[in-house]
Amino acid sequence: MGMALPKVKAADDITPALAKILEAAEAEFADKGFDGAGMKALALRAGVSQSLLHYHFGSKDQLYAAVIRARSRKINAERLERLAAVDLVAADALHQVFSALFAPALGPSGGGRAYARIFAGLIVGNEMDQALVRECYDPTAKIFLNALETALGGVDRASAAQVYQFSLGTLAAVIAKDGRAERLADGKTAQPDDAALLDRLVQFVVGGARSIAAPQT
Amino acid sequence: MGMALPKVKAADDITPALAKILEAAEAEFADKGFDGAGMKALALRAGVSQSLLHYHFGSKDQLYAAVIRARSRKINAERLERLAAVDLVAADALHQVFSALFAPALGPSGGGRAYARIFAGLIVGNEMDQALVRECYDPTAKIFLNALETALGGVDRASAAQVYQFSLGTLAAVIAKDGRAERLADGKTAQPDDAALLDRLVQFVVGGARSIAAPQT
DNA sequence: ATCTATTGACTGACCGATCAGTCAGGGCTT
DNA sequence: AAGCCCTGACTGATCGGTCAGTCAATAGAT
Repeated sequence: MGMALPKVKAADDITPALAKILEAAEAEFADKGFDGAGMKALALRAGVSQSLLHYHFGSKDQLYAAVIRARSRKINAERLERLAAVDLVAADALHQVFSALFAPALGPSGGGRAYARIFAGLIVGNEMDQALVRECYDPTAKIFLNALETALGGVDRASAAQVYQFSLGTLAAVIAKDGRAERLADGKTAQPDDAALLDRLVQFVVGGARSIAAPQT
Repeated sequence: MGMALPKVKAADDITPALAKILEAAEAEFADKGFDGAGMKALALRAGVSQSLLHYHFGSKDQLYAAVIRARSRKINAERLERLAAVDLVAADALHQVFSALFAPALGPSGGGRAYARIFAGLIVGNEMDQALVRECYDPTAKIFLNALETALGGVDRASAAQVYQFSLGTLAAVIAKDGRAERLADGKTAQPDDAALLDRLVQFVVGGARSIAAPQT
């Protein structure tokens, strides 16, 4: 009767134990950072032995890379799915493109903190994080860059890339959620819920992007 | 005769040894982060014994705090000096305010990397960094927030604080200097020198700030 | 002026704890 | 019996921090 369960050993298929490790590792790395996280504490969190981590992933570096890759796959998939639904000739095309770029990183899933962590690594020039960004995020970034060029209407690619860079920095500040804005505003909060905050964020970067694309002397 | 050299022992006067330690510590923390930096490596870098670090600063935490405080004093002084020279009723008041805010953090002094490091700590929610930001950067931030409210023309304080938060995130992306924008643009670089890059950054956040202050439906 | 006492800057040796990583072997399924 | 998952016990290295003690300079007393 043929092969009912081919048992394909896909590159990214995950046993329950592997998933539990990756989940715990993402939380641990997000909490303490790469250097601050400990393999022992991480194993305890996952409910497995420390040796199992090395058995499956070989080293701390490789485990970290696996965490980033898993998270980036989810974020990129959602980003591209949203981008595909954008009408690039609509009046609010720019808003839609940025929404597609930002929303998946702000989602209720714990992904935001892990995303913030690698972004922070980028800011401080961490080589490992830079290599992972090149591998995991650059391809999708280039696709968004194309959409950005179109939505901005014929701006040169270097400027579009700069706008992209600026926008991601703004996103990082929002992900922080450190309550500083509320503190500086003496307790007054500008945006109660996350959806409204996302709108504000998009509004800001759209304004910034347009001022780059069409500079008034 | 008389006192030729009063030898005032000011609160923050620093002996050559202390200055050497702080300098080496800032470089080490900027390179490796708080957890990644080692007291031994740090002492070697400063050319002193590891014990001396503990003798002067007590602990790694306190040394880190001393580094952040020293850097923030320089940055805040330059920021306030530039802000004082801004004409808040001029047409380009907003540009000037943001320039005063950004330029000191992008200066040729190595301060940018140390500044980026604490900003990264903010993004990932590090408690020690958050406390230091509250202590060292919030007072100056409030002053800039007042200037921002004026220059933006009657926007509510919560929104101004949000604009401030967004803008600092954009600054962080620029400080990164990771070459990603150039990479995504296939090697084409948008801004050759730092001054032009600062202009672009200011242009972006001014555009964003205005779109928040005066939203078009 | 000279001896003594005290202090501050500084170091080498050392501490327990923790680090990432290794390895031989025990189940458990096929 | 063969192969994969998984673990406990372990290693050398490194971690931040402590401690006794050296050395030079200053202060006070005679």
